[in-house]
Amino acid sequence: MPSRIGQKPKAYSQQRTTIHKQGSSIMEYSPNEIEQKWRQWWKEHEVYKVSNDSAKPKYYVLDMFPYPSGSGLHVGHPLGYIGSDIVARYKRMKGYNVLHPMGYDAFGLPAEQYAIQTGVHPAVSTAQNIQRYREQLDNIGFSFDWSREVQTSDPKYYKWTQWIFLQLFQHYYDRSFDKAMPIESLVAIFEKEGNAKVDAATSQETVFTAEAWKSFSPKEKDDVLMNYRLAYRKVTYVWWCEALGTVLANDEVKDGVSERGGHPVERKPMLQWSLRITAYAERLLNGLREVDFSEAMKKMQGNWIGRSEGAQLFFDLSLPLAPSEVSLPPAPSKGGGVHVTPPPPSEGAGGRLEIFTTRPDTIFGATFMVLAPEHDLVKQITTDGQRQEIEDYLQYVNTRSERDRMAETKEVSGAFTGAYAINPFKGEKIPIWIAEYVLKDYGTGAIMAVPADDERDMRFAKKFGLPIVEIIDKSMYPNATIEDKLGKMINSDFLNGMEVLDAIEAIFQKIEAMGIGKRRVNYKLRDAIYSRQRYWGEPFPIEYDEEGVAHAMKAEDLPLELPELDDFKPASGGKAPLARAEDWVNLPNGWTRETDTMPGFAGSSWYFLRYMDANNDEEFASQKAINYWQDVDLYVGGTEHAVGHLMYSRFWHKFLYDKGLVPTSEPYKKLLNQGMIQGVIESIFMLKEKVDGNTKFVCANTVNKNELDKYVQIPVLVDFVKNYGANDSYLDAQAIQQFIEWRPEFKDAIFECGNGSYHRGVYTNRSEKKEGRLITYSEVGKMSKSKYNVINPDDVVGYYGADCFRMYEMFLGPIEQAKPWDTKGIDGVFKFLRKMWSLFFDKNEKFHVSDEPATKEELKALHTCIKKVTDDIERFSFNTCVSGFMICVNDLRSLNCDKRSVLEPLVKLVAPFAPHIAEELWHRLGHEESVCLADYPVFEESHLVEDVVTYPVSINGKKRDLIDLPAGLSVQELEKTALELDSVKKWLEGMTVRKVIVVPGRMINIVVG
RNA sequence: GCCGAAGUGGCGGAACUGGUAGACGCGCUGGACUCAAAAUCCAGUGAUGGCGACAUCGUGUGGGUUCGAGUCCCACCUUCGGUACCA
Repeated sequence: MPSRIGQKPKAYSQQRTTIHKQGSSIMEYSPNEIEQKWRQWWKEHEVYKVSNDSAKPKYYVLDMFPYPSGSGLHVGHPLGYIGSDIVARYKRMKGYNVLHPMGYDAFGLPAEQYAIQTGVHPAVSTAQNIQRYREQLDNIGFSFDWSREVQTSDPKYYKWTQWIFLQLFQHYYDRSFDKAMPIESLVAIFEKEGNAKVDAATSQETVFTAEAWKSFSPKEKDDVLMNYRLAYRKVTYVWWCEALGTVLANDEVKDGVSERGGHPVERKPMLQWSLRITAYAERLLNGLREVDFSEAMKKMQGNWIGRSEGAQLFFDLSLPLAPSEVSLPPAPSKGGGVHVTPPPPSEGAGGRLEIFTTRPDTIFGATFMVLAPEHDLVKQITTDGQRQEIEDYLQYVNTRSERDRMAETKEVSGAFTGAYAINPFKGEKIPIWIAEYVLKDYGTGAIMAVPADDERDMRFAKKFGLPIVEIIDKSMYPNATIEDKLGKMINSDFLNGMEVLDAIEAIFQKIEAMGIGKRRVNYKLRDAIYSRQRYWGEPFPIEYDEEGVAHAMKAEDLPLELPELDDFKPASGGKAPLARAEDWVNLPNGWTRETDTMPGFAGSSWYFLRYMDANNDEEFASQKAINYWQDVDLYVGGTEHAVGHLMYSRFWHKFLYDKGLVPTSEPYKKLLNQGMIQGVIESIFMLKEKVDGNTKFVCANTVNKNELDKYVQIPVLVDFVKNYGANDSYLDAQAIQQFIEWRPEFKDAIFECGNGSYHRGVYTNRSEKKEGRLITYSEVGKMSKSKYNVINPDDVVGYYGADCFRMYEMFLGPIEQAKPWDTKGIDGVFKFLRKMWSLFFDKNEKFHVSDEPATKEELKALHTCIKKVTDDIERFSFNTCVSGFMICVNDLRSLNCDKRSVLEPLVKLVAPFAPHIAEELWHRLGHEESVCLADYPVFEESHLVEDVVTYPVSINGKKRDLIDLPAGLSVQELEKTALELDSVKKWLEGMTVRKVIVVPGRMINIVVG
C-alpha cells in the first residue's frame, strides 16, 4: 500500500495491482470498472444538463473557476469542487433545479511567460492546459453542466468583458443619486452649469463654469471627463526592470530584485487605466451586512475598505518659496471623496498642502509634515540645498515595494525637503519631510506628524531630532496606548482641558469656521489599476485620436480580438507587446489603439452571470435567464480571494445593478471558504552578489539566518528534489541538470555542494565523496504553479478511484481548514467503500438484498446516519458526514443487514459523496433512472427514540461514574439516584453537599466542599 | 508591520448551544486464518503510577470567569493565508 501518493508518481503503476487484480471476482469492489462506465452513461444521458425553464426552485452552486496552469489541476483544487458538488447533488435530490457550472479563468501571466520562453502562443498552451484540466476534472465525476462552460480568453466571452468595461468608461458615479449615471448626462450638466454643483466621485480638483466648459478643447474636455469616469486613466506606479526591459508583477519581484535573473528593479510612473472602485466603497461596506460570509471574511473586506472619519485640512506653505515656484493645485483628492475647492492660500504664503487626518484634535502637537515621496509637491518645494538628499532618498524608495515600506518598523527613514508649512493654529513654521511610510494613494499622500500621539511619528521624530510636543494627558488612563482616543488635552490653546472626543468635535467646528478644511470620510481602499503591459489579456476597446483623446469603440464592433503575434516580449521602450502589432495599433484614420491589456480580475468579475446564459451572442446574459437564476446561492473558493476577486466582482455587480441589468445588489448570498491544501515548497539559495561574474547557488544548510538578505530563494520543481519535504532534501547531479533545463537562465551558474561544485555539467569534488548534493530548503505552503509543487489528483484517482478520492479529500478535515497534503489514511476510506459494497452481496458473492422488513436496530443505524449526514451537509461539515457513513456501515455489517428498505436509502445518502458506486448499486437494485435524480431519504425521529440515557456523574466537575437511567426521569429523581451511588458516596465522606446540578438528558454534577 | 485564521494522542481529526475530551480513520501492539505473506476478522492503544479496583496529569504557553472551559475573557508564542500586477 502506498502511503505517500503524490511523492513518487511513477511508482504507482506497479503498486496499483493489489486492489484491482482482486476486482475480477463479482463481489469485489473495483472502482476502475464501475467509474468509467457511469461517467460515460451520465454524459450520454445528459444527466447534469440544466434548463433555465423549470417549475422547481432554483439553486446556484458555484466554484471559483481555476486558472488553467501548465502544471495541471492539483489535489488542492478539488477540495472545494468536491464540497460544492456534494451540495449540488444533495440539492438536486432535494428537488431543486441546480445550476452547477465550471469554466476557466484563462488569461494570465504564466501562459505569457511560457510563450516568451518557448514561443508557443498563449492561446495554444492555454487550450492544451484547459484540455488537461477538463480530463482531470472529468476523472473526479463532478456534476457540472459543461454546456455552459466559459473561458475568459474566448472572444465570445471577452466581447462582453469589453462591453462592460465600456459601460464603466461611459459612466460616472453621482453621489446625489448614489448610483452610476451615464457620462452624457454629466456633459449635459457641464454645458448647463459647469461642475460646481455636481456631487460625484471624482478626481477633478478645479471648478469650472458652463462657459469655461464650452471653451475647452476636446482634449481638455476629455481630461476633465477622465476625472469622473468609472474607468479612467491616471499615472500609477509599476515595477520596472531595466535589464529585462519589462514591467514586472509583484509576484515576479523578490527581495528587491527580479525573480528571473535577480536583476535590479524600480518603481516607475506610467499612465494607466484604473477603475473607480472607491466610488462604491460605502456600498461595498454596507453590502457586507446582507451577505452570509464568515465574520473573518467580512472583517477582512471591511478592513480593506478601511473607512475612517477625519478631516481634510489645508496647511499654507511657508515662504521663502516664491509663490510662482509652486503651481497649484496640489495632490488630487482621493476618488472616494467629494471634491473640495481648496481655499486660496493666505496672504504671502507659498501655496497649500492638503492632508488627511483622523485626529485633527492633535494639531497643536503637529511638529512636522510628511509627504509621500511620490507626492507631486516634492519636486517643487525642495530647496536647492536639500535637492541632492531628496534625490538620493527618492532613488532608495524607488527600489522599495509598498509592502516593505509599510512593514518597515525597525528603522524609519526619510529626508528633509528644506521647505516649511505653517501650522494654521499656532502660526509656527514646521518642516516638511518625505518618508516611505506615507503612501501616495492613501488619503492625500501627506500627513501632519504628531509624534506625541503616534507611534511612527514618534520614532521618526526621535531619529531625526524633531520636536515632540505633548498634547494629551493620559495620566488618568494608565492602560491607554499612545494612539487611544483617551485623555485630556494640554498645550492645545482653546482645546485645553477637553476630553479627546470633545476636542475632536470642537476642532472640527473651528476648522470649518476658518475655512481651512472639512470633515471627510476617507477609505483605505484604492482605485483598481486596470492596465497591464502584457499580451495575454483582453484588449481595451479604446482608440486614441491625434490629440490623445480616448474614444470608446462601438458596441457592435466588439469583440476587439487580440492580434496575432509571434513574439510576446515587450516592445521597445518597455511598451506592451501589442505595440508590435503595428497594423493593428495604427488605424487608417490616424488614430491608434490602446496597447495595454486588461488584468486577470476583468474576466473573473462577472463570469458567474455568463453561466446563466453562456451561449448568448446578443447580450452578456438574457434578462430572462438572469431573473430566473438571480444570484449565487453558494459560492465556494479559497480565502486567498478575500479582498481581490471578491471585492472587484461585488463592485462590478453593483455597477450592473445600477444599470438595471441584474436584479440583486450582491452577487453571492453565501460564501464558503475552502482551506488550502498545502504542498511542500522546495527552494535553493542563490547569492545576490555574483562570484567572479558567476551566479552561485549554495546549500540551504550553510545559509546563516542573519544573512538571508544576501540570498535570493529560487523555487524548484518538487519533482526534481530527492527526499522532498524532509530536512535533508537535496538536488543531485541529475536533478541539477533538470533544473538547468527548466530554468535555462541559470545554465552558467555554479552549484556549491559542500564537498564540491557543479558548473556547466561538470562536477569538481574536493573530497572523497563521489556525488555532490545541493541541499534544498523545504517549507509548507501554497500548492501552486508559482511554487512548482503541484500534486496531480489523477495519480490518486487512478489508484483508488474517484469515489475514494472524493471521500478522502472530505475526510481529511473541515473544508475551511488548511492542511498539508498527505495520503496517510486513504486506505481507511477505501476499506469503507469496500465494506459498504459487500453489504449488497451474499456469501456466494452474488448480489443480494432481502425484502424482509428491517429491524429496529437496522432502522436506528440508518436514521442516525440520515440525520447526521443531512445536518452536516447543511452546515458544510463534510468530514463528519464521512465518519457518519463509516459508523452506519460498521453497524449494518455487525447486524448482518441485507434489507432493501435500509440499503436503498443508504445508496441515496452516499450518492452525493461517491456517485459512481452509488449509481452502480442503484442500478443493481433494479432502477433505470440515475440515482442523482432520486428523492433524498427522509429522516424519521421515531427510529431514534432511546429509553435509556447514560449519565456521567461528576463531583466538583470531575467525572467519577457513569450510570444508565431510564429516559424521562425528573430532576429530583436523577439527583436522588446520583447521591445514593456507592461510587459517589466515597467522595462525599467528610464533605458537605453544597449543590447538585442536573441537566436532564445530559449530566449530573455534585458540588461538595 | 498591518488584517484574518489555526494550534487537541505517534498522525488526520471529533466534541454543533459552556456539560462524558480523543468519535471516525490511519499507524502501532497482540491474536485468529495461512506452509508463508497479502487481504480479512477479533482485541488493545493519551501520558504517568499501580497486580488490580483505581488515582493523578492532559486540548500551544501563562493568567482569569464558572458548579463545570478544548469551547468564554485577557496577555503571549508558533504556523499558515492576504497585503492592492500570481490567480
